[in-house]
Amino acid sequence: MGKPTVHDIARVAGVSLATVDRVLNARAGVREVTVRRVQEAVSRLGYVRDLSAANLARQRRYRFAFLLPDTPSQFLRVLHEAIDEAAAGLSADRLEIETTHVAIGDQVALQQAFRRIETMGFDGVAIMANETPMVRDMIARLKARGVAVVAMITDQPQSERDHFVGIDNLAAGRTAGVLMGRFAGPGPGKIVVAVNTMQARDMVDRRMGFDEVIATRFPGLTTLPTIEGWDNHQMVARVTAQCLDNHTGVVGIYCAGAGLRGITEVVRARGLADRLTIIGHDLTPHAREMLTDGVVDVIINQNAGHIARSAARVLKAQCDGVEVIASQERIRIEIVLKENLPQGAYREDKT
Amino acid sequence: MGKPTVHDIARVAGVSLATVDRVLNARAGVREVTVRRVQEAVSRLGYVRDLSAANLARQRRYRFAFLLPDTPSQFLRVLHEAIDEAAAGLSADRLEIETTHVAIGDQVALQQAFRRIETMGFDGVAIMANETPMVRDMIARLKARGVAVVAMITDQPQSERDHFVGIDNLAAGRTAGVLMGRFAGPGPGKIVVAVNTMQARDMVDRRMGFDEVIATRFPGLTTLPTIEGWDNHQMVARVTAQCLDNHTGVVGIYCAGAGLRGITEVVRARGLADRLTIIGHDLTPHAREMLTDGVVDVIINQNAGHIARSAARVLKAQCDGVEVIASQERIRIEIVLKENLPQGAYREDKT
DNA sequence: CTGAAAGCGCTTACAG
DNA sequence: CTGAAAGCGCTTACAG
Repeated sequence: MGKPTVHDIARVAGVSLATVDRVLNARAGVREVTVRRVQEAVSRLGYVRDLSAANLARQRRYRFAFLLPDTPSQFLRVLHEAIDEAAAGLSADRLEIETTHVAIGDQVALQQAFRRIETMGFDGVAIMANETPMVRDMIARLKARGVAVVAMITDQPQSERDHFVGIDNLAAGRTAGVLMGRFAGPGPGKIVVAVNTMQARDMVDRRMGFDEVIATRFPGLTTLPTIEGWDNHQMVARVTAQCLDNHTGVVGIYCAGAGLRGITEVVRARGLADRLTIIGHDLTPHAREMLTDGVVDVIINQNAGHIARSAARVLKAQCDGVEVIASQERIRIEIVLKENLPQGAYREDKT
Repeated sequence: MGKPTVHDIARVAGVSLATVDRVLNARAGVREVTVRRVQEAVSRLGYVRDLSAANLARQRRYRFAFLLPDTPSQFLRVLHEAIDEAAAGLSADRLEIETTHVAIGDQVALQQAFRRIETMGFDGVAIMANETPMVRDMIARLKARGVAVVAMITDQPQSERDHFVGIDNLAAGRTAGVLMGRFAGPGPGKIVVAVNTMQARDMVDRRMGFDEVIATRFPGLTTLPTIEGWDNHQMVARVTAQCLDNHTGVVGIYCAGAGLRGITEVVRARGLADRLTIIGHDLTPHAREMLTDGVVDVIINQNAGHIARSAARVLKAQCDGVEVIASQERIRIEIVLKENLPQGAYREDKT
């Protein structure tokens, strides 16, 4: 009556449970005829196996490592929390997630972290790191050992990673460009652009997308040379201040990387919040506050919760040898204004 | 060594498995002392029960009914597909979802559908319907029988529904207002506003939010009296055309309900796509196309996939007596431009 | 190449 | 009020 089980298959095919299991799991050592008999029963009865019962029986656990840079940015804190939250939610599915922070740019430490993952026998790894030959090699080693690998936030396009969980930064830059053009008016005017470092592909992509749109669609606006902030608020604040001193007619600031705090400080101190259009990335607590206060006009966001859960789901699917539903795993480029700011989405105090 | 199981609890508490189970599931008929002994063992060992093993043992299935209007809009087709997709993904968790379409506005048919759900013994129901006293009563009946109930897309605030899965339409209207104000320029200019019917609360909320922002922040713009389109493209097209004939200086159109197709037809026929800012709701295939072609400037979207999955998750949590993670179940007001249009997110052909 | 039996972590009649 | 035993759907040694 109910859904067919292995017992039904065994009965119909006239074999034992063990044999059914062998065929179902494509294990060797079954005669061709027997395999066929079982497969026929399977398709005749429309059998579909119960993965969670299977996982229970084999005591399957999925051990995933998440490798993050130790950037002291709020976004990384938000991401880390999102990963912990995802881990808590998925522990019922026997997923175990361990998060490791590695000093940014420290290739030796990063390589050690990879080695550790390799020896500890993790089933999957999610990596957020800049592209380097070392990272590429380590990914290749992991893949050779059958470990599932996804790149997170920053893609590793040259590597053998199974999947990329993150946004298209060129498109994100274009999106910022259109909104800047529309919000800051037709001009004439100058736009300040700040990034962490032009050595990161994400930043280069965002800047390219942004410039392309401004140049082709908003001829009244010009973008100034890139400010590099190196994840340092004070440095960003200082250079932004200089930039505002040196240029008249600035109408907007695009903060493509971390360091938004430095920019908002300068803008507030000079009382320019109403006159400038400010667009930043990533919905951190500080960004939320600035949006609410009307200092920042737009935040382009990559949803940390979605990224964490998607990475975990994709790794699990890879381990199970199952296809992911692509449309469900696509990370969107979210546009956040004060008006559509998700209420309390950053942190739910559980009290 | 590994995680503690019921066997460990039984051993430590010095009772049988059956008794452990009784205490764990808060069933009656256990002496106070025994209960305490078991509970102590539980907290001492840090036991946390394996829900999927429990569900396997009790052969638990979750049967949910989704009740949708039979509006012939593309959005409803998208939603229905999203529900089917969610159902497929969740069948591994023993969720079974049945979707029923009911003729919109037909209170008798709707009541029959409710009655059927009641007698068929569903575990949960997700409802998308206009607020009426009948709906409120039927929800109360279902709740009295212990059925989990969520309102979807359209809230039923006066009812006993457990949860609302959808967006804040007032905020959505405000979001549309800000974007219209920024995109259509400071004015002077007039804005056409179209809805399905002002009898639906969603539409009233969107219109209110929109007007509020335009009135207070963009004094150069004025909104024209509402056009009602009754989910009918031709009617929308006709009335929009009239409206454009009667008014000079129209700079934008806000389509708060279905019928975007009627508007885009008129706008294209008159070659006004470049001159007008057009903002609509819901990322249907047609909306995607218009966004890509540059006819529509902004789509405010409520993600059908998120809504379907969230509704299912919330219903399941309700059945399990488990808290949901609020931040994870909040449906966002998505802003979609041509630039951040998710690639192929609407439909993945599996070929 | 194949099968009988025990077990994964939990629940459910049935006895007592 | 409590326990021994069987079972959910699947997998895993161990025999043969």
